[in-house]
Amino acid sequence: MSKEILSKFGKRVRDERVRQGLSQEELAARAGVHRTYIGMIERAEKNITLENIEKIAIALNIDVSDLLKF
Amino acid sequence: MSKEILSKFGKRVRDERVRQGLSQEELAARAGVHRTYIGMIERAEKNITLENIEKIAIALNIDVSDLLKF
DNA sequence: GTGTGACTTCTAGTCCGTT
DNA sequence: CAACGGACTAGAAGTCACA
Repeated sequence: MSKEILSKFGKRVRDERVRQGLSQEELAARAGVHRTYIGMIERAEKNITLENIEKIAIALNIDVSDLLKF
Repeated sequence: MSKEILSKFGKRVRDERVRQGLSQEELAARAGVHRTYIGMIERAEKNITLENIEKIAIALNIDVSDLLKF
């Protein structure tokens, strides 16, 4: 199984987060997920669920659809 | 937590599947998942993960990003 | 051809730390 | 501030029999 999409998503999240000057902790707090989880997503270590994709998208102020454009 | 996004996603999948004249079984076979699983997704009973979103998107011949536009 | 309930297995996701 | 680890719990993945 190719985890290509998880890597792309992780990079996208990291890029956006950094661009907005947020720490992983801050983004986690905004999204309502655990601190370490954001790191795992950015490193493509977890297969994120749709609800959490939405949480992160909202926390980053981006459309879910846009967050999945790579 | 609102599962709104799961419902929207489910409807989107069903609409596309029907539009292409596919049965749940056919789509499941194409996507490489179980028959009943497609039904559960369409009924928003599962919080689908990104890898499976991609599988279904590919099976429907649609960009992941487009599949999440509602 | 699809919906449901009842499963079992596996991993998403949390929480505690340390480097 | 981020990576990483271990241990843990919630819930997704995946299958089946039957309506």
